Amino acid sequence: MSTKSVQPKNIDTRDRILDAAEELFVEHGFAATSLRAIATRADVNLAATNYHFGSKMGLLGSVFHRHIFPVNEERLKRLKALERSERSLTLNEILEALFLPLIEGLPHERLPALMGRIFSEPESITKPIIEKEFAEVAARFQAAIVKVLPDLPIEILRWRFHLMIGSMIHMLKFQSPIGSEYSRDMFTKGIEELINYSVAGLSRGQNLQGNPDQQVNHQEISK
Amino acid sequence: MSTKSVQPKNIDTRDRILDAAEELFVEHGFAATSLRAIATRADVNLAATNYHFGSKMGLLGSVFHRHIFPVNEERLKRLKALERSERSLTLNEILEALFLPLIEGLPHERLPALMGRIFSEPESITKPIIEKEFAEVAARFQAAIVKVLPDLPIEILRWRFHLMIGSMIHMLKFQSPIGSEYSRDMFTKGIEELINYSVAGLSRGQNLQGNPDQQVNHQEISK
DNA sequence: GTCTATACGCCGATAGAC
DNA sequence: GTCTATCGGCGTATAGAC
Repeated sequence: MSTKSVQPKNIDTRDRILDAAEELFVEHGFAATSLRAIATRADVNLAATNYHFGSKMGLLGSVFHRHIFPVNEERLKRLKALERSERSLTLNEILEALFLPLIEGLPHERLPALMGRIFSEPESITKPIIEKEFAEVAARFQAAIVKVLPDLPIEILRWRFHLMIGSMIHMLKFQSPIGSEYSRDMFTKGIEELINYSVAGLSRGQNLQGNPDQQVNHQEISK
Repeated sequence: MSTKSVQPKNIDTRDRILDAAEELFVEHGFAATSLRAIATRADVNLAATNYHFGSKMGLLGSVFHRHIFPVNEERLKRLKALERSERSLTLNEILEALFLPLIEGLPHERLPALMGRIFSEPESITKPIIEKEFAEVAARFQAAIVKVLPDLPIEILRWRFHLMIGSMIHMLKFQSPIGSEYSRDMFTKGIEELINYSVAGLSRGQNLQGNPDQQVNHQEISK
């Protein structure tokens, strides 16, 4: 109780650095953002960033983790709730569990832009972060999607999942289509449209199970 | 005829810089690639890059333009050929005109990765380049797509076009889905899958005209 | 016209004083 | 926990060699 009390000064410094770094990373990207610019905006000494986070990469990891972790928890929670129902799921509800936590359950307002930017960085930067933060989410959702599209060859499904992630990243990066103004409603509409678009793309040529109001598209799978 | 002869030394230097820059930009991104690393790999003096291209941004523009220009010419050529036919086009043939030039007609083998990387850079870098290289292609193809999806509200179509571009960028960036090895065949398969996926996503809920073998998906447009 | 040497003010990181 | 001083490397610009 005595020596373990919180040090408000430290916590303040840490959070000010995280806030400043987040804004600058989103705007200019990781490599083009200097620790000096971050320190100036956060009104802390240059060396403080290195003391608290070890390196610029460590800072990026902390910036990202603080917002994405609760979203990924919510995603898994929703998927597990669906799977507990023991009926066969629809593609639509799986994708809602994946994408709606980006706008529901109070995610930080800067998370979408931050995700869009970080996923766009070179692989050397994204790889360790994505493996740490998304390994479980990606594996579980991909497995759930395989179950509702049992006739789709796995190599086709891999491509389609990949294409869906690309749509998501691009959508998060801009949060409104080119030529339109950003608004909270516009972004919500975009998430809905991302779900619709992904359902159509993933299920093309497949008979969707367990969803009587979704009709079938009988086109051949490829070629 | 006399003084206008080519200077091989100059041309060699310019091209060596372009080749070296291209490889390093793809691997590490724009901001993380130093002019010193480029000059070293190209075996030229540091200042040569500035002499030939004015700045690092100028170099990026030249690197990109030399490969994307012929591809965009081919795209427009194919679209114009389709439009000259004076029948109503299918979404599928429009998207083939847009995406097949990435694998047909001998585009440079490093173009896909280069496109994927450049489109992923922060907006301050991509904006002038995209406006210069893609303004006409984007406008013409979007107009062609509007024509074959006349009942789709324009704000929905904008979102879907945006989502399609995101899929393309992500696909070009990795050229094989996560967990698969790259091969030329794999990439070709990916372009085909991109076309299929985009046709399904763009036309969701719409009656496709002029394409009797494509069936209709009667789901509501959104929600 | 083509290229080189050099210099300026930034950068990320760190060692050590307080 | 914070700060100053300092390191080698960075993008860019330019003066002048050839």
